[in-house]
Amino acid sequence: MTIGLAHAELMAVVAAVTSNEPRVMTVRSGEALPSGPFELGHRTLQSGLREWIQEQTGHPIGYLEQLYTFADRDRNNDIRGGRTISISYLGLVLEQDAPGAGRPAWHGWYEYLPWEDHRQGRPKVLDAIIEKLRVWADADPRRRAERHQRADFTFGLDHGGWNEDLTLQRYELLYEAGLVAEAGDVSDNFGRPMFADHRRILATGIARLRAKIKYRPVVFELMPSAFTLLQLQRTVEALAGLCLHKQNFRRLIEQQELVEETGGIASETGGRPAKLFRFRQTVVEERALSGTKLPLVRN
Amino acid sequence: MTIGLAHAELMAVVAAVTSNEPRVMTVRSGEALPSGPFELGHRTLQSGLREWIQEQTGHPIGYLEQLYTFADRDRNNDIRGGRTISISYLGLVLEQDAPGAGRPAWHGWYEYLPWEDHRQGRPKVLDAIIEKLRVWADADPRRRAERHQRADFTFGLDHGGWNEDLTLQRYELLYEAGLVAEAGDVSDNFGRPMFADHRRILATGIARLRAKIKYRPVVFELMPSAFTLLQLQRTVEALAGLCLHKQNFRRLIEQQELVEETGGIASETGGRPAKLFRFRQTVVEERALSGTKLPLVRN
DNA sequence: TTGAATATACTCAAAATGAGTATAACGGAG
DNA sequence: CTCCGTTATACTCATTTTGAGTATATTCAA
Repeated sequence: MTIGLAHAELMAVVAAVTSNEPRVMTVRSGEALPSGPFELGHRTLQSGLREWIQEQTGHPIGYLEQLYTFADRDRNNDIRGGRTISISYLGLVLEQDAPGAGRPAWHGWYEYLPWEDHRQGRPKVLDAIIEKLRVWADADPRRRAERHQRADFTFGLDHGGWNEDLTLQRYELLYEAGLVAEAGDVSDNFGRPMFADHRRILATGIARLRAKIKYRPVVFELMPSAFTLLQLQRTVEALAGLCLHKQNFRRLIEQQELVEETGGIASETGGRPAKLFRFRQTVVEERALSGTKLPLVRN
Repeated sequence: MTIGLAHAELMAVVAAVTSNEPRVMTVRSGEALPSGPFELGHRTLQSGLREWIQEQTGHPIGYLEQLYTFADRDRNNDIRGGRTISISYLGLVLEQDAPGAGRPAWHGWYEYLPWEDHRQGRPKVLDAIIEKLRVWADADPRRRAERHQRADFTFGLDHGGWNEDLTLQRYELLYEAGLVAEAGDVSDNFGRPMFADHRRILATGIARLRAKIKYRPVVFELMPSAFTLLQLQRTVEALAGLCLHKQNFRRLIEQQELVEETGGIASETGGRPAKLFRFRQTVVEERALSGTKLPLVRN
């Protein structure tokens, strides 16, 4: 019984947006996220993961950021001697034709979390979910009020309305309420399940990405080199699971000077041709962080 | 040579603000952050760390959030068989009198990163730093422009001015430029060094906290149960290393309904007595995330 | 009684946001 | 060719949110 020894595993939520649909890279026919052991040969966690994904899927990863590290005991019932530590990452790529064997399978992420897509209005599945959550809340007289409040908040039933950033909180609530298959022996469940806690990690990645697009120009990692403003908007909408106000969206993008015209024009828009834009690389460094929300005093 | 086996280590940046000075909990007379192995007996990473800190310092930790996981090979020149994975956390506490042995030593965090405190205006040490950075930038003719631009940006010499959130980027730049003792054999160095990469982790924690206070009500974890608005402001200022506009600060706090009056009054203010406030616990759940920055469309 | 020091209330212009209206430019149906 | 559906793009306008002050109120202590 060695103290402090553990198995280290790397795992990735690799996202792309193709035809306005957000997708995640999976293995085992959509049942698991790509993962693999952290090996001695790896220089860093990041480079280890890069190699791994590259080898497993043939896809080069552009953007890669650490998500979270898990090691709950009840999570991994480890048959081997030590514990397993899972270090998860969020990667952003342009989905391409898989070279060679074409191993990576891309699945729309709303297949796993169907209640998260509000682009066509409130999804119908929410009615059933709310229904079950009510039953669950009422089942414990002691915690009834608290449970109702939590359900109302995370699923946007109170004043605040739907908050797209609460993806993880929603999944965790469903898990606790026994409404997802991963929670064990449940009769009712929503969305396609995944292996172990992979769906939870997917939810973590989505939540992180939804929050991040608001203050960092990461969407561009998912865009081709030239794009129209509507394409950009559709991509953001796909990620956020919401519809945006077109005129205000372009105002926002333009005033922040995130893009510049390429000079080209896209004519296959179905209407008036649109100007093509490219991301202004310079802002990555300069606008690294959004403006402060603190009431500063100038000296 | 077992594949995927590693030593797991837990490490914490535990912060408190006492007499308007942000402090960090240290061991080894201020040279290291508290840390310890992740043991088989621990249920989760968090609970493992909680036990560990509690035992090592006698301090109970309220708020604890994961920071980052490191495992660079060149970072830990590991003498033992495997690699070491360091999982770091950020903790927030009210500094109290240490019970018993009083092991924890608190050190002001600007002792380690003196260029980060702009509350008394621009710190003088910055002049010397900029000077050395210029020399470093010029030393490589090929990367000169890029280095200058990076230095100007992270240290606020260009249009954008000082950005308090770039704490980690600044430390990393100084490290690369060989201006901190941890970078090896350097002649010039700034701030008090720490063991291994602990100062880098401290910078990571500060950066995270500075960013977080802007969109999540975490400051209250550092406040006593009742406080005046100025005390709250001074705490935020201590963390951000900046001075804030008093009237606008209270407007911000009040309009967000983060606090409510206790009814009490603090008379030892040195001037007109101030009303005491308490944090409104309800907002933790309800205002879990800030308002969206996306131009939504209502359906 | 007068300051020094802080608390708290208000003002006011500038900027950012939410929600539209108006007009332009394409392709295809008739 | 003309009208229509569809998308692009330019502007408008009221409301909110900021940034930066001014004005007043209370306290203690010299």
